[in-house]
Amino acid sequence: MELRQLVYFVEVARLNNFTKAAERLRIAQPALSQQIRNLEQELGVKLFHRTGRGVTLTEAGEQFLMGAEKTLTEAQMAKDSVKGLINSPHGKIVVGALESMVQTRLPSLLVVFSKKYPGIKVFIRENTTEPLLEALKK
Amino acid sequence: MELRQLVYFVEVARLNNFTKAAERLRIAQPALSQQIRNLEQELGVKLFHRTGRGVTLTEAGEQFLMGAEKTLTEAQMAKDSVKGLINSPHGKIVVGALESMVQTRLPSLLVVFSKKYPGIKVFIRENTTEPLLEALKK
DNA sequence: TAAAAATACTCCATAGGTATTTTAT
DNA sequence: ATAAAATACCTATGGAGTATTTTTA
Repeated sequence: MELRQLVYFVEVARLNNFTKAAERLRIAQPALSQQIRNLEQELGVKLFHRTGRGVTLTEAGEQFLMGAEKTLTEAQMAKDSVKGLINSPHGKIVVGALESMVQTRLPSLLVVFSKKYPGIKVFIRENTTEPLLEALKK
Repeated sequence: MELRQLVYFVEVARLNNFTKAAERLRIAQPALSQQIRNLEQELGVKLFHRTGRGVTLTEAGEQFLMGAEKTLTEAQMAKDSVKGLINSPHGKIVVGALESMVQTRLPSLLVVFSKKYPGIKVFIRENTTEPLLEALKK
């Protein structure tokens, strides 16, 4: 069983017609028939009633359709989850700051920043000037 | 992206080693490398750090692993859902019965039956002897 | 230097195409 | 009679194999 077969199956189930589904999928009708046949063989059930004028889902087909759609959704989400990592900045930064800053301007800045970059975790290191400069050098 | 590639990916992620994963998958190591490479290309990210002594998941790899496993689980469930239909009896039956039976022995019998055959829906038609016999003939 | 992944190539299984026949309305 | 699926056969993409080289701990 492959995702390609699930895509094919869902399209046929949607249109109730191999010929039209094959068109939309940009493949030849016999190629589509073949793939559905392979899928039916692997599952051990008929997924469609062949009625001469199109097709209709069997009971097993109805059942499988739900699972097939869910699987495709999961696959798409898995893909998107890594794409998301590429395009949006992410990681962690440590902000060294004096106590005065931490108590005054910093909080509101961090709120704005966190909204703009939800993928970035911000840590605050509060200290005096000298230790902060040392830490920065390291 | 195909389910086969997800299976391969999950196995490599589990063993952190292409060679051992290829063995378990019963394919050659270069074939496995090729498939992972194709997958990485399609996703647009590296899934593994190649460290000379095995491999480790990248951040994107960690992210994708969760989605891949969920997708495979969904696919398996979709398969099982139709297999279930084959082996376990299912459908609906209508039981014609006299009022006396409905009030006495039938309820407890139905409880037992429903537990044994959860896939079968039972309907009761309560009536007198003659109409029930007529309905049965039809 | 040794274990492991990448490369280079070859081969073959199978996805997909074309032409035609069969089927059911 | 006709739209639609199945069948038969062919082609070609790409998955998988073998041999070898490259990499890095």
